[in-house]
Amino acid sequence: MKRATLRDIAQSLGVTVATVSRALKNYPDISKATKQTVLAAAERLHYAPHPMAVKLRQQAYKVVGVVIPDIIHPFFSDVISGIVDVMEDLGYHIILSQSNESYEKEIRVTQMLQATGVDGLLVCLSNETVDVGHLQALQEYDVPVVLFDKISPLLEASSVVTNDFQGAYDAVAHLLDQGYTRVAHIKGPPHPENTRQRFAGYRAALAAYGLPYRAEYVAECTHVTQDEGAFFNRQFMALAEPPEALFAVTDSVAIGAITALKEAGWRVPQDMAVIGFSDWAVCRLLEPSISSVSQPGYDIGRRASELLLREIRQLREALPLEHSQLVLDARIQIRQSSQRPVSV
Amino acid sequence: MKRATLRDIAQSLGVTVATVSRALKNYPDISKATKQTVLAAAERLHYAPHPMAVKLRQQAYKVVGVVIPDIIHPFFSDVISGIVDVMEDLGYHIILSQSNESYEKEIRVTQMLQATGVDGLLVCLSNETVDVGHLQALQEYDVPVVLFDKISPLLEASSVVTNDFQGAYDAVAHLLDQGYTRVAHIKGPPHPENTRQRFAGYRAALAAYGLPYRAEYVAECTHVTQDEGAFFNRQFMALAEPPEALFAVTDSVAIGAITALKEAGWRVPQDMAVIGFSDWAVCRLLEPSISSVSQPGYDIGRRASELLLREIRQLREALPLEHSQLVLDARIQIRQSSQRPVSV
DNA sequence: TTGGATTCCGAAATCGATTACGTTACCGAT
DNA sequence: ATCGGTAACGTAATCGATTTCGGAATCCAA
Repeated sequence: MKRATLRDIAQSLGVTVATVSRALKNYPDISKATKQTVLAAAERLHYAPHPMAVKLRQQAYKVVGVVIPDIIHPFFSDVISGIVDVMEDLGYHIILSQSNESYEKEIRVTQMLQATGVDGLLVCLSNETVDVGHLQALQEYDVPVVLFDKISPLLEASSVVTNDFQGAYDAVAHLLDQGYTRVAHIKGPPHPENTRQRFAGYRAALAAYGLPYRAEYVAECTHVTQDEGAFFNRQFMALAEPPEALFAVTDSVAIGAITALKEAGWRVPQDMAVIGFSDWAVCRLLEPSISSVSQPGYDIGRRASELLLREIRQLREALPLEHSQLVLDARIQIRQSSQRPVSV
Repeated sequence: MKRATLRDIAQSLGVTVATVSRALKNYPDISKATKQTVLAAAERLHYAPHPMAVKLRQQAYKVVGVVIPDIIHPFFSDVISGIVDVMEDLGYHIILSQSNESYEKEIRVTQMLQATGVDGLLVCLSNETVDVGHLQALQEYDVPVVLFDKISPLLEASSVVTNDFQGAYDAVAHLLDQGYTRVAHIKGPPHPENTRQRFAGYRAALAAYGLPYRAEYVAECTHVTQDEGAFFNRQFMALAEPPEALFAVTDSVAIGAITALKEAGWRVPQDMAVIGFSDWAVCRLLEPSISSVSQPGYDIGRRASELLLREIRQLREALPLEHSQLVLDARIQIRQSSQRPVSV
């Protein structure tokens, strides 16, 4: 069965496509009578406007691209869910791509999305990404870009992030408040702004509590995996004066660190307190339950979508583009793994 | 900055758009000289074909729609990842929608996808869905549909599913092999084919081992949540002769069931053995680690995509449509929660 | 010099919908 | 009778790329 077109309706009624089009779109200069017959014919033929023809004519696609490092990540699932919920309500569609944390792939998929024709782009940069020329190219062709989670100061664009600094500060302060003085940190790779912020929050908390920064208590992982968490925590545990508490840059690193502790017969939190970042669902289920810093993934998706839609609208109405930098609060979720036993 | 069009190139060279188009697409009847100048001009102006114009002309959109109940589900993340990997390689894009397990929303999003113009649809039905008229409508307009995971026998279409029957059978057989005789089952809602199959596998295993089916050992949940798992397991635990082992329709139900056991001071697996279904990542991390049946989510996504692409191709070449029903093996992952202690 | 075959490119239709502009017919007013 | 006005619809351009058809120019052979 073929799709019905305006011409099909027009021919079946002996009018022109222009009349049909105007009747369907409620133009004032069409008589009530013909409007009725056109509507009836459209109904009868199951007419639906051909999307590509409309998009070509209007130069508006109602499609936004989403680029994330990795779909199989609970945090990004939350973000995507927020994006979809906002966009679907306004009739926008989502095209999903993943960069697999590769700078090259990120360039490839953004170019593909540009070629495909999107009204805008929501991007979470890969860990490898430093240069943002591929995104500036989009902007030059009037395709707005909104960054979220992993952003870059090099790109003039709206962005939505968690307050990683404050979250990290709160997490470390929570440890220090309980009297711990030797607090270690397993940090992420140096490029993404958010892991830098978490590291900065760690240092700021130490400083605020008058504690020295000790380089031997800081390790830097590259792939941010459980294995790395276990590996680096074993190094901490082997120190002459091992740390009493650990702030891990992500939950997977925290879980790996706890695995290493358990294997060596250390108890959590008695022998080492641990707090992670992201607040995955597993944190509540594990034993001990893992303290973590929750990121508002769903809200990040929603807010980023709203910013993007605003810029798309501004662009269409030839208004000046307004960029916004949103920073959403992170909240520490205190559970067993970071609670110092009361008696000493 | 405006996008460059064929006309821009043509005017800058004093030729017509037809020549430019043919030069760019390597038609044989264009001289080497003009081909060179055209290619150079295209490069210089950063020409990229206008996607909507091409799609309108060719009536092929290189976009497929994906409809799933819930994006925030590790299994679906795996599936999506598989879909994206296959589709991206062939230049296809994914439009993602979620039905939130609502029949109404499923209809809405499929109609939106049809209106948007997709070459095909990959659908996992919602738990509520019984009637499939909205998908048949797509097929009538030559938009192929491939079902995965939650399928319906009412729709004549290709499908890819896990072998839920065999997975369930293996799980229960694994329990029975260890000498358990009182094995309970918390089943899912009655509509989706896969939870029916899991129930059927449970019954078949009982029958194969010469054990009676006891209705008091079977409960049916509606939302398939942890809470329901806990709730129904408490009912089992309160029986005069409580079951020794439990096969839960999903991991979340299994986790809920274990929570109920722990709260009541029962030990797992000593007082009740538990095995789930889906093999979430958490199963390995929990204590005790949870046995489960792994579903090949990534492969399901890949295979479903390949089937859909085949049907799109067959449709374009006016070949007869061939449907395939793929059933991928499920493997039981035996961990602590289902291992009967050796001594009695 | 002429016929035919090639080579290379332009003209124009097409995909389907939208819309600026023009046209017809009919109205009442002068 | 002529004019202005308006309701209602048709004409045709447009969005950008593709493709069929055909035409001009060139070349070779007779």
